Amino acid sequence: MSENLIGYIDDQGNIIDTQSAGENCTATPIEYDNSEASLEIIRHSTAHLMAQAITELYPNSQFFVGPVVDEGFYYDFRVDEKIGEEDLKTIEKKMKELIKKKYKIEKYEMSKAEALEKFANDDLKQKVMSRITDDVLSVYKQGEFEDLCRGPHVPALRFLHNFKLTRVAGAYLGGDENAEMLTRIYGIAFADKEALNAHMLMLEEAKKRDHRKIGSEMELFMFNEEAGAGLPFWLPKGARLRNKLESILHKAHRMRGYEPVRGPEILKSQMWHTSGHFACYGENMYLTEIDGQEYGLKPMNCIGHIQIFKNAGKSYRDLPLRYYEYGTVHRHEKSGVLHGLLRVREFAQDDAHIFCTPDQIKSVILEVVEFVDSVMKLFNFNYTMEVATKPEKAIGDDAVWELATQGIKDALIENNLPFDIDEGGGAFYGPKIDVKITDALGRKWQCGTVQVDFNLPERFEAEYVGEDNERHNPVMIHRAILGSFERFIAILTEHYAGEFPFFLAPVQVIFVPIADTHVEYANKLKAELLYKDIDADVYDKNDSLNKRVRNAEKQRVPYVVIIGDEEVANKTVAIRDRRAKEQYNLTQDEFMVKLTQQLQEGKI
RNA sequence: GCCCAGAUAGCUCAGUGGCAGAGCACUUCCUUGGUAAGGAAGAGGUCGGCGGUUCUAUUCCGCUUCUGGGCUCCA
Repeated sequence: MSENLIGYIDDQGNIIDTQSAGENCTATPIEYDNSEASLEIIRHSTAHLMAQAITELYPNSQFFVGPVVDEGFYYDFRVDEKIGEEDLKTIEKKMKELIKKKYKIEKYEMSKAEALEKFANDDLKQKVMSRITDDVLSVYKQGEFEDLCRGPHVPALRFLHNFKLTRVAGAYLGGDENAEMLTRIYGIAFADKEALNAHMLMLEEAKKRDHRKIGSEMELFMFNEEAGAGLPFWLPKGARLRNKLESILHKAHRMRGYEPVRGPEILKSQMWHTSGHFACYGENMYLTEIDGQEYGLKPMNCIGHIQIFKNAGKSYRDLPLRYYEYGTVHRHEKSGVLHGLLRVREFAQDDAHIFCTPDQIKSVILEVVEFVDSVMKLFNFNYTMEVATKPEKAIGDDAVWELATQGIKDALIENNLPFDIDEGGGAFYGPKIDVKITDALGRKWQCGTVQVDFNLPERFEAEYVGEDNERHNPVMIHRAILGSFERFIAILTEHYAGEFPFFLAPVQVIFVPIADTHVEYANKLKAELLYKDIDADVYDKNDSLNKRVRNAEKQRVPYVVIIGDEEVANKTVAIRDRRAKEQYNLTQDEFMVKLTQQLQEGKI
């Protein structure tokens, strides 16, 4: 038996540890390394080692579950003492002490009845066992420490070296927010120090890209305690960026046959009763009273668009009719989930509603999917699609739901577009396609969504006159591509680490005049650029040239342009190209042509 | 909402039961410099807010607001 053997993996991908395998196991051996199977065993054992250390440090602690997760492992437990970040080091130290004792990890089995008896005075273990259907349970033992566990584990503690406890948090027992809150400690483990270090480095890189950090460095947005949580303020640089994104999309919508519209921010509550928002979404709505009438701040834009649709009689010849709005909505998100621009209480959706006939659904979905694809390509995002079906809280007949869900699936299948299913994840008024994008660090985000709705048009009696001269309810397709400007800009910021493509950068060009005598020429160039929709600033503060170049670079400006005697005399510019990381000179005209061309890259 | 940790100058952060600190940013002056920090001086704070303990609270205690890490992943 190899020194490095820690388990086996069978044809079905089941991991069998050495304690369970017996003498003549024929499954494929798992060596101690950074393979997926190996890491699963190592991390699970590290979770146990952590539990053992916690037991020694806090003798009255009781353990719930300690699984391996995408980002390492965790253990949930109940403990009288408060455990903070500081205590993680102490626990790590205790873990290292335990390793030195060279315990083997041993396994034994017992019947469920015996186990219930053995852990009779441990209510958390009782809860764990109540969820297990097997008749025979196993216990793993290392030194004095024993834990009910199905494995798999490494053969001995000597395999555990390269781990790090990363954070401590509260977690509801079983994820139920009405249940007791346990303490959870997260950790990560690898087979060697290099992999651990690489992982820690990746976490640091993610931290450097954090949109909250870059957002404040680049002066994109801010929050204000007195104004309230989750209510972002856009600073000039952030507003420039956002305006650029909005303009790109305005044109993209108009080119695809959408009409701009705009509904009110606040509507009488009766509207929300009719729509079903009150019943299905009421707890997230902000309400107020005006002249004895209750009003609700809109959490979605659909109601407004339906009223606009109903404003004048519609014919089947008008369909599909596409309305879009950068609709500002308010949603009462729980205070604990607010997170920078990623989760806020006021945000603007790039929202559109397409009214169509049932037999247009498929083509409308496909045209929206094409739109999504163009936007994702513009920002170099990979993405996947997920079809979400009827949730528990929903309005409308099952038959209608079935029809709409099948319509979505058919459209995707017929065009060979791959998708996953999210059972029960739909909106309360209809099934949907969710678009999940993958950013530069491989993280996934949900942004765009396409929802088919047979319910709201009927509830609001939105109608069109068909070819048969009869009145019909249109089908309504709700869709957003970015999702919201707030979230999407947060993701873009992290995706690009603040190095936005030229067509989005809040400052696209910054002129650095060497001396006062060069400011006039710089201002003239700046005005010309602004006229061409290119944001330029002149940086003529009384600082050294070096310092101004440094500050401009730190602001991640794509083009830093130095203007001195030579440039003024020859009508040229000396460019420091941050994205291409090179320096070169161009004539004034060449420069204008280059930038104008580059602006075209932002067209879709 | 719940658990844990925080909140000190515009920003990043030291510090203390008894005069409030640094660097950067800001203002003024000198410097007019050819590609990542030139020099000097100055100004800037109800130590998040309210209440309590105390001769004295930014510091200790309570509440509150805001921020951060978490709250699907099943022995």
